[in-house]
Amino acid sequence: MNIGSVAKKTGVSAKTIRYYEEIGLIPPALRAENGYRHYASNDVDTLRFIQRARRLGFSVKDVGNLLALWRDKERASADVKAFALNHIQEVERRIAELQSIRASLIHLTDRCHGDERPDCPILDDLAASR
Amino acid sequence: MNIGSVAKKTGVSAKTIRYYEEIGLIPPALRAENGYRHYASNDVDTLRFIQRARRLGFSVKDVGNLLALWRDKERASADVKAFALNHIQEVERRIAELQSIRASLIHLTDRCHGDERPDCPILDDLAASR
DNA sequence: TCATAGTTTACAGTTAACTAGAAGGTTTGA
DNA sequence: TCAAACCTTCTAGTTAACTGTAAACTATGA
Repeated sequence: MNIGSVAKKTGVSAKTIRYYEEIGLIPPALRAENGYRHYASNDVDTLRFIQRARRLGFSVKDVGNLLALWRDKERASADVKAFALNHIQEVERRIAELQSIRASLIHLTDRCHGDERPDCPILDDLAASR
Repeated sequence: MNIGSVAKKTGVSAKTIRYYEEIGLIPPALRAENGYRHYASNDVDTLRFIQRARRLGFSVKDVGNLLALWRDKERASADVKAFALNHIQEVERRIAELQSIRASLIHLTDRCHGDERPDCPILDDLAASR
């Protein structure tokens, strides 16, 4: 399978597949006689794995660790779970921060008339000396 | 007031103040005879305004728009409110996305024993063909 | 007086994760 | 046969918002 077919099958662009190879996220592909990379179906599996993990918000570095866990048939499921739970916590931290931002903004907007008059507590508060 | 004092008062580093000037977020500072930038208290106000808006997740570009609204004494408060509400929606979109990611991850981790055995649905699902 | 600290400009680097473009070789199908 | 669609490598650019570094000038205080 050439890189283009793999790209189609996995939703990861050829450009990105080469990039993943370059940074060592996936091992160098085997080459055909013409120099083209060629791939087997387990390479497709790997790239799908990567794609899913990326969509779940894991960084490329995280994905590298997940791949290592995936490939290691001996590791305890507890290791994998710990990793995922950690990531959940990270996601929850981000949610909490955004929610606090949201609360502040709602507080501000609630107090603004939102009519043709110019006075507006949103800007007043942003400008407040404390 | 020199740039260093302003940096201390506002929590915006001297480097960043110069950067804001360079990108046109704030107007070029007046210069003393020695070439040093010097600032008045309303410059401090402006930088505090910027700092607060940045902390509320507004992009630097957004902050530019907010500053324009702030400076325009004629604009309707409705304009400001609309802008803020828009940003709230954006924040809510990001929260929703993170929550969906969180739900998927929790679903995965719930089904993993998390013990010394190697089998783990987290990785199985990431690897699943569909 | 001189060390230390503050300021200036200009240019380059950082981070993450790609993406674009150029120049060239290979394959496929009409 | 020849155009198009692939593939290759290499280099550089993108985005956002700064941050670092160097070389040089200025100010402050003991």
